[in-house]
Amino acid sequence: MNLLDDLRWRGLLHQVTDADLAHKALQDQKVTAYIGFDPTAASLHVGSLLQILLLARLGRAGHQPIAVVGGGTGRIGDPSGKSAERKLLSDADVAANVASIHAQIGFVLQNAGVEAKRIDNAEWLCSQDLIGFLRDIGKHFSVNAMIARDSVKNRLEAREQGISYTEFSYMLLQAFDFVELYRRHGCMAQFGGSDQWGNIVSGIDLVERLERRADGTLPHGPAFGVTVPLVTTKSGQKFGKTEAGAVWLDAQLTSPYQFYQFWMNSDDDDALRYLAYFTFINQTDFAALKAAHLEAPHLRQAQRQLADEVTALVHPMQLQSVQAATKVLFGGNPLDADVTTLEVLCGELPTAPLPADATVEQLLVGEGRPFASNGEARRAVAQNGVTISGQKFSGDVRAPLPAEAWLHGRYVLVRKGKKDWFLAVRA
RNA sequence: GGAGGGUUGCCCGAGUGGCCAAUGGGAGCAGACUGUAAAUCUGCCGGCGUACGCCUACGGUGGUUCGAAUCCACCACCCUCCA
Repeated sequence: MNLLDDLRWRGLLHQVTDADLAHKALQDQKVTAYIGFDPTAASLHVGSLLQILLLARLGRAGHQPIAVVGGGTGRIGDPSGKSAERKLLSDADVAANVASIHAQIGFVLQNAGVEAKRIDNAEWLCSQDLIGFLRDIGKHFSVNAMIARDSVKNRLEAREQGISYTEFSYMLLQAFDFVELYRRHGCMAQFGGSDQWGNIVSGIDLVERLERRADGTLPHGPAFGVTVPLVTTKSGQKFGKTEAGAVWLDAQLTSPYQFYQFWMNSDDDDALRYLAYFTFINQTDFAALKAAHLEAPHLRQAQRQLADEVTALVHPMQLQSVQAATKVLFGGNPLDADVTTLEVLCGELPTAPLPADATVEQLLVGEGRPFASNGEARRAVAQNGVTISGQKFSGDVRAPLPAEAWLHGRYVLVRKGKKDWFLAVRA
């Protein structure tokens, strides 16, 4: 199946600069295409996974993907989709972020069985000379057109938030990236999120202006661009946010267990959409799973497969232990858990040490524990919302913890409400 | 520089001398239903105490008063209009 058609049935096709051209190129030749990533943090979050998977889809379809991490543009700041001027990151921070994001993208792609080129645009941007850039590149940009761009217009119209010359220049840099990639790697396509449309179009224009030869041909053929939609939840919320904040790809920031649970907790409708967005499931299997899911939604087959597949891409080493933990917590009686499983849970759940003679209050309340204050804990107990090692707790929180709460003499498993877990380990 | 309006709990927003830990909505938490879903319904939702209660809070600092989120003065910040 043509990549474009594949994206279409998944709901991943937002806009294409020239659908016929793109379809034909992706059909007839090995297309080199790139996607840019901003090094604004040391880790990407689940939202960026869509872009990483797009690279993987390109690779799997036999094309050559390039992941460009913007070590150069990251020092400037992309105004697209931003309502306010951004604080500049230090060069050292940008460089560190580039390195870790490169590694992160490489790891996920490797798990998807795809080899992508990884490039930092600092390679050519940071050595540009100002006069040359203004003469050769700047001359091709009309300020009249630039200020009409949404990303710039929004900022000009917002009285409180202007836009600095620095960010205003951003689109020139990204357009120039496309030209450099075209020249150096024969890269003829740029993919990206829908907010990148303006930047992508600028890049294609610049390739046309700089690379079109006297005989009217282009060395690597005409360039094109494809954008994917912004992912939202069913209720229109921003995707990838939980009460606890963003869901990161870095295991230090979002534990593999939390990561798995994030997908497990998807709304029924969302789970199906995300399955198409974030996995490589084919159309036939998707249709079958969808039918099964609609037939018996309580089995959560769609959520489970989604969580399994995405976790396999991002945290393949931890997948098994996370599945085991999930099975213990949501499958059967935690009392049956053996020591090995509890040790696994220890690595996946929030934990805190607890002395052997502790009271229930000491178990439940404090930094890193289920409740922030004694009153809160008492309230939850009164509402029948606290389970300690499989037993609903209803006594006095100031009393000492009963001996039978200690699993294997070492662990106390606390459940707050339906799905918030906590594990205390004997100090 | 002048005139006026505002600043309330996580957020929005009522409240103009005692009945105010402060109406209401949202968020959050728990419970019921169910399926680790959504919707709905119920309860909780500053801290400490099992409860009567105590403490801390309505931008800041002082003051008036038996008593202030509410009145007065000064300060800070925000907004609108006029120059």
